[in-house]
Order: sequence, then C-alpha cells, then structure tokens
Amino acid sequence: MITIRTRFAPSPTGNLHIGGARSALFAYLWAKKNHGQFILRVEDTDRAREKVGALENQMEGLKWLGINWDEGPKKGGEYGPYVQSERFDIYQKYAAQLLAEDKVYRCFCTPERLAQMRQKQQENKQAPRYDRVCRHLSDDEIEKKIQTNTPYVLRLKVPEQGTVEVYDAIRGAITFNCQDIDDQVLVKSDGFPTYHLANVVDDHLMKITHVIRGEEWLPSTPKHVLLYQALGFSAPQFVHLSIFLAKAGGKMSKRHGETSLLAFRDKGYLSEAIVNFIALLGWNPKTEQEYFTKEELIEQFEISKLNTANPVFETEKLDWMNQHYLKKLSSGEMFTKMKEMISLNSDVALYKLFAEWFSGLSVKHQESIWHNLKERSKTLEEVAVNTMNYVNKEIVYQPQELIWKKSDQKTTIKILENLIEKIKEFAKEDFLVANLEPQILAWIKTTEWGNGDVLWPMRFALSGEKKSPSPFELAEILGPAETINRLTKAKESLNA
RNA sequence: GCCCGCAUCGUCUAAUGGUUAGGACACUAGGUUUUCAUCCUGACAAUCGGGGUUCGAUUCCCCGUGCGGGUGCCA
Repeated sequence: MITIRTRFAPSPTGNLHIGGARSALFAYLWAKKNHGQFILRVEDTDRAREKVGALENQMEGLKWLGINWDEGPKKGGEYGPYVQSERFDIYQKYAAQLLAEDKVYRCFCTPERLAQMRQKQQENKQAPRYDRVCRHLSDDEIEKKIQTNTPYVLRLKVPEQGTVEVYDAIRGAITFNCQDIDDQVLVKSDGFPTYHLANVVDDHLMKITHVIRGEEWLPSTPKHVLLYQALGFSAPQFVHLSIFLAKAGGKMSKRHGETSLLAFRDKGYLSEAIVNFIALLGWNPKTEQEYFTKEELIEQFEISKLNTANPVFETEKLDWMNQHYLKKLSSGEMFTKMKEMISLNSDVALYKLFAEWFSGLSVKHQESIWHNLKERSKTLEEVAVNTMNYVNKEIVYQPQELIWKKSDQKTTIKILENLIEKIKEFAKEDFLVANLEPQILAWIKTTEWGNGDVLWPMRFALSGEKKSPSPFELAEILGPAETINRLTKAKESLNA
C-alpha cells in the first residue's frame, strides 16, 4: 500500500490568503485521513517578487489553524531541502537531461521581442503564443549564439499535433489540444527554474501522491502532464479546488474586504471557527451537520465530496459560527486568548485595555461577566468593545431620554434616589448579576413602580444609550462605585 | 480574441429520471423582555434560458447566456 502524501506549496510573495489556507487544509485533511504525510514546500523561484516576512506569515497562519506539516523548511525530512532555492542543482540536472534528450530547446528571444510578438498577435485577434522561431534554429546558429554569450531560456517542446488528457479527481477527464499549449519556459535566462519545472520535479522527488491546489492551475496542468512524460515520471492525482469569490464579483482581493488569514485572527475570530467555516466552503459531507472539529473533518473528509463550483466568501455565517465557538470558552480560556491577541496583534490598544481591566476583577466577577457577555459578542474584538465602550464612557445626560415613555420627571428623580440607596446595600463582592437582578426586581415589587419605570432610567444612566445591555450587566461591569456615580449624575441632570 | 472550468433560495449547501426540491446563515413576523442581544415559534425565498432524449428532467445530451480562471523568463 502506498503512503498518501500531499503538500502545500506557497510562494513567499505575500501573506497567507484565506483561500490558500483552505487549500492547505484540504491537502492536510486528506493526508491525515489516510495516515499519510503533509508537506510544506516553499516555492521561491521568483526572487523579484519575494517579500520579507511572507514565509513567516504563511507558517504562522498554518500553525494557528492547527495545520501541522510533517516535513518542511527548518523541520526537515527525508526528501529535503524543502525550499526550492536550495534545490537548484537538482533542477539543473533534470534540465540538462531534457536538453540532452532533445525534449527542450534553447530560446534566445529577448523579452522585448516576445512582448512585440504578443502585441501583434493580440491586434490580429490571435491567441498570444510563442511563435517557436528558436525551436527551428540550426545547430550552427545555436552554437554561434552560445559563443557570443547570448542569454537564453529553455522551453519545452510541446507536440505540434494531438491532444493531452488531464485527469482531475473531481472533474474527470479534460482534454486539451496541443495547438493551444505554449512552449513553456522551464529554465529562465538566469538559470532559475520556473514554477512548472520545479513543481513537477519536486512533486515527483517528494513522492507526492495528490496534488491538491486551486483551480487557477488547471490550465497549466496539461503542460505539467507533458513534463512528467518528458521526464519519465508518473503523474500524481490532480485535484483542482474551487476558488473563493468576492461578493462584489471576481476573485477575492483586498479591494473587497479582508483576505489575509491572520487579519481574521486579529479581528477576534477563533481558529476553530475558521477551520470549520472554510472546510464547508466547497466541501460537504452530504449530511446536515454544521459543526465539525478538526478530528471530525479528518475522519469525514473525502475528495469525491468536493464541489466544483466557486463559492462566494461572506462572513455572516462565519460570525455566527465564531460565536458558537466563543460560547464554548470558559472565562479563563477567553482571557488567555485575549492576552495572546496582545502579543500577536499589530493593533493591540483595545485588547490591552480589556486585559488590564479584566485582570483587576475577581474570578467570580470575571466568570459572571463572561457568562453574559458571550451572548452578545461574535468576536473577541466585540468582547472588548462591548465592555470597554461602557467602562470608559463619559456620558452627557439628556434628561428626556432618562425618563421611561410611561413615566415622568418627578417620579424618575424619586426612583433614582431610592435606587441609589438600594444599590448601596450591595457589598462589592456581591455586585453580580446573579444577586443584583433578583434582589432589585424583588425590591421593585415592594414599591409602587413597575419594572420599566425603574429599569429604563437605570439602564440609561449607566449606558447613556437607548439600546444597551441590561442594567444589571452594566452595573456588574462598572462596579458599585461607578454605578452609584452615574446614577447620581443622572439624577442631578434631572434636578437641574 | 483564444483555451479551460462552473451554474439549486440573497449566501453556504442537500436531494432525485417521478419529492410539498431539504438544512444552515442572513432577512422577516410573533412570543419573552425596560431597550438591544440571546432564546422559542412561524413566514418568505431557488433548480439561468432554449432545444432535444424520455411516459416524465431540476437531474442525462446539445446550444446559448452568465460567472470564474488561464493566456508571463509570476506563482
């Protein structure tokens, strides 16, 4: 039995994209389901586009999601190195072999000539394609150019006739006409391999059984198939995944919302929610189950259940799912995540504020506040906002707004006076929703007023808002001193 | 332009050659409530168009349309 091996092969040109994360996840799930290996390989064959920190960002993103690789850069493995720029001698060897076997040819055309050629082709409404002039150079001409040190690239000799069949595991057989396939550049003039060469050589050498990648690679797969044949390698299984679309149309991009995986973390999404959500975008186990742990995904994942249509990436359902996972956190776990945010996030001010405030509370208070807070927060960011907004609020009272619709000014003043006295009866350690709510409600029953008469002004005095959390939750968040302070200020604004 | 892929509620998705085309999110109505949120109950909402094949097609085939991708000495 052969071991299933899959890989994720990012190029370090930017941050890990949420769509890339999903490709990695599916490759990982398939490997783990089959007790195989998942490999991380860095495709850094384009020096010009390389960005500092990109690889670190990609690895950090994968780790955050729990997509752990069995072999890869730094970690190593039997088939290393796992960074393509460290494997140039390998590609050179195969390039030399292809040249010796007459499966590739030297092309001396300058980038300028190629650009002109393409422009002309487009003007004539032809498909832009290399015109193969160098494919028909005589040995003498080639020798002469080499002697004069004319730079050249190596191009694959694509058959002039016939077809190439690509077999995709979810789409079936796809036939391409050789006449539509360009003589692909395999080695650049500076000696660097292109993606196509490096990718095929590495997938073979690293014994990759399933190439799971985005649909954008489908059009270049026939070139890869031809290359596998030219090199005498057997091709792996190809699985071309759907790609995320933006609501506004087109591929997801920064223009239409967030695309960087870690930006979702910084906004306060939990990795469990992200994994669950993206797994269900383009894959479905054909049941009505909505929540999946990583282990359940590994167990249930099937390539055959992958969808081919491109899903639109929208965050509404992600928000709902994130709240689900947020609710499962204990207050201690939530606080730990918050503190992690400070060390990880570039925009720490809010999280810092929250952490400082939260750490000053008793465990009893922390637990009670969290118990209520998670009902109204979809992300960790909202958790912080939903508390800090009230804690640090300077309220200017508008007397009219303090009075409930069914009440009046005089009554409200009296109510606030009595309420302040009632509140003063609570000890600081008892200032919890579980005590405040039943006792204040019971007290209201002993008075001539209704719930609305008392609770509306109380809530407004504490929040300064017509729509806010319950007065008991606010009191608990603010603590006795500030609660009494705000109630007093509110009362005074009515007296004035 | 050329090549390739794809097409079920607004979104993510089930299902079937014969079903009241199912679920989730969102939206919406009602209940609970001092407001918001939560929670409970209900409603709304889809097979892209045209031809075939068939007793019957949303499902299979063809064409069109739309959307997406590719068309680089990028990956």
